[in-house]
Amino acid sequence: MKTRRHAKILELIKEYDIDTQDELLRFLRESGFDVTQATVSRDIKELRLVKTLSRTGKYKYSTGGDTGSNMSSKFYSLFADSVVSVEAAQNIVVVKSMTGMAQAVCAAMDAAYPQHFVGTLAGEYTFFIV
Amino acid sequence: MKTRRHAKILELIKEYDIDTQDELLRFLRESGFDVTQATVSRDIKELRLVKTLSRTGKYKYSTGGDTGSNMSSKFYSLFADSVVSVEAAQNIVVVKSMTGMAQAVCAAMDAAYPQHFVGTLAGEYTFFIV
DNA sequence: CCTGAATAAGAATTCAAC
DNA sequence: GTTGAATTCTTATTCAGG
Repeated sequence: MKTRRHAKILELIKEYDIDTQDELLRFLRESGFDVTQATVSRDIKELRLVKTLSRTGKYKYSTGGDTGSNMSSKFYSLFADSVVSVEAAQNIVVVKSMTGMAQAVCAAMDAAYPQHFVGTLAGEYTFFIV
Repeated sequence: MKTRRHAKILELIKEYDIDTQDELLRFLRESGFDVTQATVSRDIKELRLVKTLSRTGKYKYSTGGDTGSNMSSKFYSLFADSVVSVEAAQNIVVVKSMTGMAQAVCAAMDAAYPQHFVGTLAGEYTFFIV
């Protein structure tokens, strides 16, 4: 259950500006995780989350380090440089990258086109790694 | 005076493992900055410091920039929790994730199994996103 | 503005229990 | 190994005052 909760926490702090453990706790409970603040505190420690300042000057839990936009631009240029071709047929998108770049491309797609990469399609997603 | 104090704080947290504002306060006083915890709290906010985990598993104040190990653990637990199935046939590996998790899974695979994900196969890599 | 004193608010840990 | 209840510890803020 713990891993599942951890995943949910990461989801939640990504989606909302959560500035206290109690607030996170409330969201977790809405999601069916019936735990207490003590557990949330431990989860935060294990996930190495930090309380930073959001752009509005409010505190907010987030994953450490990168501000995202930083990452995003970094990978964006990587993406542009390492993709060989992009093709679409029906509901399938095929992205070919240069050797050794697949991992970076994957992250780049997330950074550059999150809505296409994961957000807008229905059903399961499948990765084929050939 | 505030600027000097800020500079000193950055120096101190770089040099020592400081895990509470009170401890930082003590160091500051030794350095001739006679302030209180309230001020330290404000300084930390202005400097955007965060309380992270040091390598020893203790909390520690530090400047934001973490590198990857953070990402890695973040995605690792996500991976563990959002993958529905993993199958292998011939030279094809199929990873199915829960809806909305594909992006995270992708990064998790990089974090957890970089060698399988990108490093060991020859030729081009192809992502199919269905 | 910047700060301290006091307080409220928040978070980590202890102690048991499972 | 994981958790909750209660506690202690820590930190943010309020409310003056400089």
